[in-house]
Amino acid sequence: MPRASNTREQIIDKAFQLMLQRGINGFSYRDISQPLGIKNAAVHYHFPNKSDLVKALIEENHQVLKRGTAEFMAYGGPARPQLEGMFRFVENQCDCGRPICMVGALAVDYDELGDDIKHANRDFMADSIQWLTKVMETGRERGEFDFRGDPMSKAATILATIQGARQMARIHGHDYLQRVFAQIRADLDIED
Amino acid sequence: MPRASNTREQIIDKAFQLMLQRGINGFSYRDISQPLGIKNAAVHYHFPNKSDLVKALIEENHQVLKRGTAEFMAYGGPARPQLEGMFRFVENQCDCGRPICMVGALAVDYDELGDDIKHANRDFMADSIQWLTKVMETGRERGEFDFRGDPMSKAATILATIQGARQMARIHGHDYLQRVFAQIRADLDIED
DNA sequence: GTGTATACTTACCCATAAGTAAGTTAGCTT
DNA sequence: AAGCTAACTTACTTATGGGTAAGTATACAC
Repeated sequence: MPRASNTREQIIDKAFQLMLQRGINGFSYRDISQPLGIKNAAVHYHFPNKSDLVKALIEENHQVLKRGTAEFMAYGGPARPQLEGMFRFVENQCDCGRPICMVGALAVDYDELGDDIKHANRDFMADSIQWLTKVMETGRERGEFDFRGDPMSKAATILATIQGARQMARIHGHDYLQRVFAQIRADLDIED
Repeated sequence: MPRASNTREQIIDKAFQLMLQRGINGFSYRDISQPLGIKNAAVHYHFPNKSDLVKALIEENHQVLKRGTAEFMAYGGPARPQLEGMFRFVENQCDCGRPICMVGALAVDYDELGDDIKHANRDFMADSIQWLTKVMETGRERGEFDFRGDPMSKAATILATIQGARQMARIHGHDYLQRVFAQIRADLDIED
């Protein structure tokens, strides 16, 4: 076997997609190994147990998010393009066969998760809120957004909205997402 | 065995709770039978397969919702108490050990569901949107609410928000829900 | 008091899932 | 060329989960 194989990455890629399609309990080692043309034990070689895999997936999620959001998450610029960047990112994720986000994928089975996974997940969420709070503050200061309430509550609410909309869109069709984005804009007093 | 046993109801009660705690894939027949002190096969007797059970649970969900929302879902009255009624209902559900709603419980495994389940779920969602749209219309007409955009988009967005907030609250703590409710009120220009 | 339906239990089967131990092969090192 | 190691495969084990077939107990009808 060649020294530098990309099997590990392939496993993560596949598992990542499965995770965001079906949740943590919705896929098996076989669902990963078979399409890759490898054996179950190969997956176990790289990730001894499922908890290791999920930890790697949360890490992967962080990476994907960083890559996909680098430009619009840069602090300092105007707020509007940052918000729109997030909208595009979410839409793109859905189009790439990832209808639910990591938080959602874990939420259903939250009670059974290990503490390290819980922490990683919680941290990720806290990061998101912090970033969006900043965007809300900037938007208000610059006069780009007009909204009521404090920026953090507004940020937390918008994140919840997007979170929920992703799930609803799965049931009610893709344009549910568009409709919700439009309403979020309206609530911020931005014309479409 | 006595003619009129309530085993069937007990099964539904237990399964309902498990479903809204862990999602459709997150519990087994054993999780139902054992705490009730009956055998797996007894569950199969009442619900031959899991699909039958889930269908019954969706029905149950409809009933619970109808019972729990009867007064505030009555059309015709002022909008504000109807909205608040929904908030209380959601909070109450969470407090009763049902951290996720039916839509969320099914969303993760949505692709694997049978068509009848999908339809039941979609119908339920459509009903909710329709009701909340009416509330939004009423609220605007009566001058109770002040919001931008059309009532249906606003309704769809609020439902998504609540949906997402329930999940987030599980990770970030119960007061996340309160915070989001407060923001929804603010977005409708109602004082807390 | 003999059927018959209801509401189960006992005792299975089969598929799948996570996980493991031991063997195998390719390439790198020395 | 010999040996080591990374990256697997083969061949299991154990547990669980959905599901079924056949038997059993109870109540009611007649």
